[in-house]
Amino acid sequence: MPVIHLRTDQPFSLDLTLNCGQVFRWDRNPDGWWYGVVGNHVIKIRQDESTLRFEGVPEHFIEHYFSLETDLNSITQSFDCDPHIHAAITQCHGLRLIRQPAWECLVSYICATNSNIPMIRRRIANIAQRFGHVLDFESRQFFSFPDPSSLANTCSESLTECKLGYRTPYVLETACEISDEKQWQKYINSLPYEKARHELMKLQGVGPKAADCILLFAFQKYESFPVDVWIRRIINEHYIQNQSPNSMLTGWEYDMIRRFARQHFGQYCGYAQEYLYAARQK
DNA sequence: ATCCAGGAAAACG
DNA sequence: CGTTTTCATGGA
Repeated sequence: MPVIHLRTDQPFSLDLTLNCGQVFRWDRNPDGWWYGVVGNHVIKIRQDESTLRFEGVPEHFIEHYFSLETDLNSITQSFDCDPHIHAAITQCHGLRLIRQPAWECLVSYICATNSNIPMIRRRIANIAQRFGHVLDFESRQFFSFPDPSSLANTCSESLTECKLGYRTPYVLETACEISDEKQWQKYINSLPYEKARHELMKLQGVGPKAADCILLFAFQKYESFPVDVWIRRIINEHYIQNQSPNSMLTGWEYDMIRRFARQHFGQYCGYAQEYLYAARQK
């Protein structure tokens, strides 16, 4: 079985990275093995201290997907600028942002509005099982995530079986809008952050929060700072005290928070966001 | 039952 | 124009 030995200057935590809520298609067995589908590959992987054992894809695929070549120490150091973020960095040592397939990430965050993480996971699993193709692995069946055209050519009724609720027409319309997945990904990738964000928000069901998550998790726009109810709470509690934490998150307040974060944490504020989010349950 | 969850579109004033 | 209401789903 292929193995990657992590260097001492290469911090990485598989559990934190796959558990922090950025991705919805990985499951951890009680024995420590993670199983996930990325593109058309089933990946099996586990970590024992500085050793990664894996199956399903070549080594360079793992290194790219988990951004193992990224100098994480210098990134966390760049925003380690106050006691609260410092505690989060310490608690979540080894957390990395991964490189998700963009189309699947887009659908995931359209499905994420007003939902909790287990529900998002179930919706994405439903879509893959209903519209993807079978991937056999260790005598189990996994499912790839379907192309835009596979969803565009279906009717609203069969998508309804996936329990997306009011998000069904959003996913359907976005699937119709994006005919060529690769070309779309290339186009968004070529744009600077603000322009790419504006472009994503033209899609049905994609607002500021979804756009920022997609740019952060699929396009490595690290200056993106998604603001959800948790991040808003954390920012209000530790950084900006002048909002009433019970009222609705207005567009004005969203912009206010993300601009503060960009200014306070710097060009990797999106990474800082994920550390704040991951440290929230502890 | 009521409230909430990695919100956004539509209706309203 | 900014602000409030509605939307479908399931867990706590």
